[in-house]
This record gives sequence, structure tokens and C-alpha cells, in this order.
Amino acid sequence: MSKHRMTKQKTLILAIVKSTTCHPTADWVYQEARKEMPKISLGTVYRNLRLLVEMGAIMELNYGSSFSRFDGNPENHYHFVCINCDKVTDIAFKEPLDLNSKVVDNVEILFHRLEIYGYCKECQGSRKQGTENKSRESE
Amino acid sequence: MSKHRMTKQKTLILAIVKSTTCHPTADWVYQEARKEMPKISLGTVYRNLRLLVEMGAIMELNYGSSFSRFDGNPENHYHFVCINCDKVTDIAFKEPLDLNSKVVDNVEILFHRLEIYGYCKECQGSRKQGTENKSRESE
DNA sequence: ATATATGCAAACGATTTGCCACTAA
DNA sequence: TTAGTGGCAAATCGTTTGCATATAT
Repeated sequence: MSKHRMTKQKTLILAIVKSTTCHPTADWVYQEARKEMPKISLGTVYRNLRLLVEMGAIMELNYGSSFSRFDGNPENHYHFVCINCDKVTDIAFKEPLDLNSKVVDNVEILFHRLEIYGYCKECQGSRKQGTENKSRESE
Repeated sequence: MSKHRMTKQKTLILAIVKSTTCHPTADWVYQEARKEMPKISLGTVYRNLRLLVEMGAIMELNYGSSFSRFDGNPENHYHFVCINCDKVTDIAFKEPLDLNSKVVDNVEILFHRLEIYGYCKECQGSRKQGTENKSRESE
């Protein structure tokens, strides 16, 4: 294992991810970082995002998309993904799901990932355009 | 919408995905397909896998990995991912999770994705090698 | 007959990596 | 001082696509 150095770049990247609730992509973090540090490179952003994930400081998400999103909140929590506008928000349950007691096989659940899909409040009303499924069912 | 032709390639690819419970990757399907049809192309495999997903004949999964896996069972069900050997198996619950009644916000859940992580039965005992986290924490 | 699918190879986009200079410890 | 890190550009890898040909319907 390597010992981490707290460089300006790493500090900045962590601050950016922690400062937003928008569950940003690596490229969004890169664009933000460049405002503060114009010469920062995309490779550095990727490297540090990975390091921060491994350190447990942030969390990596990925929703079938071809790219990852990052979450400044490393605690296990759930996400709601709007299938119209792709926005990702946090979502909570009234009670713990308690999956371990409900699972049929006697396997030990160490952790799990749950993502909820639907229309967010903004897209709820405007369910017009027939965009029931925004995927590539076109042509 | 386009009308689908039932080509030999599409039939073969569907049969391959349906015939296994190993939740194969596109490349695994390609390798299998080549045994039957040596000149089939990887592009055709990808194209047909996508078509079959859109038709609802199979399901696309993706677990943080950089690549997708496919599942011959298109019905909504849950997966157990072994964090040691990466194997993906189906998993069931004794009772429905009933997320809609437990969610705090009054959003409507249209569908959800849940993945369970832990050690499969084979890797359970052999939790030796300190491979608690098989990721890239090496070097 | 003809629109859709194929094989092939080149393109793509997100992410990773090799290299050498730099800098935090 | 020195091992980890940054910047840069090239490489990688899964996946997609353009194009001319083949084939289901």
C-alpha cells in the first residue's frame, strides 16, 4: 500500500466532489477543477478520484451509463434516477430494508447497491413528449 | 420502429444467452457464437445483444465493471455478485421488498435495481489470501 | 424486390498509463 | 532526499458505426 500525499490537486478534487449534491461525472469535476487550477490534467482528476474512492472518502456510482458518477457522501445510501432527465438525487426509506433476514439462501450480504428509477418531481407533470423510455428505441 | 428479421445470427445469440446461467459478457457470447458460426463478427454480436435487450428478450446488467453482462432471464430478479471471484448468480427473497411503501418521498418507483455483494459459497471458506478487496489496491 | 442485417475495420468515448519533471514528507 | 504525484499525450478497452455486400421477408 502506498502512503498518500495531500496535494493541492487532491484537496481541490475532494472539495469539489464534497461541495455538490449533483453526483458529478469525472469530466464535470475536471471542468470545475480547471476554474481553480487551469493546468490540472484530466488524468490527475481520474487518478485522484480513484484514490479517493479507495480511501473511502467518496463513492463511485454507475448507472448503466457508459461513465461513472461520484458522490461526496461515502456512507451507504440510495439514489433515485430520473428516467426522463437523468438527474440523480438521494432517496431514503422509512425503515431499514433488512435484506439479510429476507434473503432465501444463507449467504452473507456484505453490502448492496440499490437504485430507484422513476420520474423526478420536475419531470412528473411534464410526462408529455411520450418519452416514457428515453433510450435508443428511436429510428 | 423497425421490424426485426430473425436471422441465423440473432437466433444463435439468443440461444447462447438463454442457454447459460453465467450472465455472460458480450465477448463470451462472441466466443461461443464463433464455435457455431466462425465468421460472425463482434459488431453483429453487440448489435444483436442490444436488439434483444430492446425487444425485452434478454436483460443487460452492469456491475461497476467497465463492461456489461447479459442475462437470458428478462424478468426482474436480483443478483448476487461474489466480491472474490466476480461470479454472478441469481438470488431470491422470501417476501417482496415493497419499496414503494417504504420510500420517504412521495415519488413513484417505476423500477429498481438491486445487487447484493458478498462471498459466494465457494469463496466463503477460502477467504484466505487477504483478498478482502480484489480491486486494484495492489502494487 | 427491398429494407434490414452482416462482416469488416475504423471510429469512438471514457478511462488508464508511461514517462519525466515536480513536490510534499 | 526521495517516493509519491502531476502534466501531457499516447494507449487501452469495451462498444458503436460507416459502408458495401448479403439475405430474410
